[in-house]
Amino acid sequence: MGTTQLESVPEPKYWHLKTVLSEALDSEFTVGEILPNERELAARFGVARATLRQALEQLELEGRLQRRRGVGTTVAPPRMGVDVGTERHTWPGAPGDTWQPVDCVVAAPPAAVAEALVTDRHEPVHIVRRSRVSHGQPVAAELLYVPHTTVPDLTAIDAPSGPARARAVLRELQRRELEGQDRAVELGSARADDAKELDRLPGAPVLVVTTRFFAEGRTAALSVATYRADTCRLTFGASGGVEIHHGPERQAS
Amino acid sequence: MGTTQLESVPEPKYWHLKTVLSEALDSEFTVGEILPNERELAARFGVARATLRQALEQLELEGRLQRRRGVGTTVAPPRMGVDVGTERHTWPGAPGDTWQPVDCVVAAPPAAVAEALVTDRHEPVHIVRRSRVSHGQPVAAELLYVPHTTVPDLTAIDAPSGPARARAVLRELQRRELEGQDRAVELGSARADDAKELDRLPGAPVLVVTTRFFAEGRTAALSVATYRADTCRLTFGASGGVEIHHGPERQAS
DNA sequence: TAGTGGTCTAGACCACTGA
DNA sequence: CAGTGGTCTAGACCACTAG
Repeated sequence: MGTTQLESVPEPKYWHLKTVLSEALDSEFTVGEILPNERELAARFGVARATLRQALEQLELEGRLQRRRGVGTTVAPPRMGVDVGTERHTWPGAPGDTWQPVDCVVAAPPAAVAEALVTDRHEPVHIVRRSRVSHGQPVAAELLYVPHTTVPDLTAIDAPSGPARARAVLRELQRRELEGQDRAVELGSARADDAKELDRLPGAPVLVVTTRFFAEGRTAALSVATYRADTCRLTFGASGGVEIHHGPERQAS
Repeated sequence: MGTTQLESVPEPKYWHLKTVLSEALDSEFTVGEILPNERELAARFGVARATLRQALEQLELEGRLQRRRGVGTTVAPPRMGVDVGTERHTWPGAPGDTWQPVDCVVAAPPAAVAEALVTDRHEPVHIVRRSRVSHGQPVAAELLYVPHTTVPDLTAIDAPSGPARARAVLRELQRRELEGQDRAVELGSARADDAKELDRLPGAPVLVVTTRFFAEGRTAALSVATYRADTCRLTFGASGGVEIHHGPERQAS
């Protein structure tokens, strides 16, 4: 038989669809432009809406699209580079820090955090909430855990809560000598509170950056920062002092 | 009316489902254990299979579950820490490098790579393929782009392709003086070839680590490494020389 | 060959946005 | 209010794995 073996492994429709859409985005659309709605696109490509959505989800995951309920689907600008450089071995809150203190409470940390801090479970710690804004939009939310062995409970001294209290804890941190730090990056999904702060739906993919700060031979603080995975590219500053030419900056729609 | 406002913002079923399953995983299952199949789980929770799958997808994204077609859904071990330390400013292929050379060809790089290399488009470069194995399973696939301005075309000299040729290019790299490097991490989805090497389906979430190597005032090489996002936690070695106590290692099922 | 997860359909209703 | 994306259903068939 002269049957040429085309598509011996037929790719899924949504995968092919994603490729077609991706090429269309490159050639026929500009950043910020709004796409036809999902029902129309599905009809145009002759697939069910669920199948089309599978393709759109992938493209959103890759930072090519941005979807907002009640509004529509728009072409996303290139991901912005967000510096999480390892060169600056400084405490959170040091001069030049790009984080904004939001709040601070004293509470028992999650089990995983307690383990990393070596602190006994149920032992309350400072929990400082901070947020980070870049190019005019929120990109990350952070929870900073500081055990009382590092910074004693100052509930009675300072403001009961809010940014002022957060700043007070950060100020105390600066007085310790930082001996080193430790970073890890992994994929996660946004908890409800983080999602709200990041202007995303719960479960949205995020890059979780966990930083351990060491002082006095112990883990003196633990930072868990969640970055929007769709809009952010985490950059680790150039090592070696070479000056780098960066690509075009993110531009407004 | 004495109506207490419960669930003023009712959470989606799949979200609640994910929470329930997550807790069940913590308390009633052990690593490697196989879950009931999707149809049964859906029936047990009284939801459609698609809804259940939405919850499972989230849990898989978070590295809690592992699903394999034809086999079933199993409880995943904790993510393994994979070192991508920034301290070692060395060329790829230097002693201690954990990557395995797989292949090497000479071809025109993708547009995005050509831009980063400043090389003219259509200008062929060495493309070295390498893979990385940790704890007995593949965790990452890498494409290393080396322009001919860094390492001249040695097609005529060495083996036509294969690991030997890859090693030859890496050897040549060592002879240059490395001036610095530059890293970025972002979320991506596995291309078909990478997916195959990582034993995942195309489109699986991956962490893309892009490294630029600088020498002679230029970008002398570019590495694009894709790590399995479900099983890997990228770690950046401790800064400051503090010795760290790590958690329990990944264990076989 | 039986059983699993992966893909796909054609609907329905809901939550949210902006005019 | 109309229109958008988000959730959910109850099916169907396919691709793969292992006994």
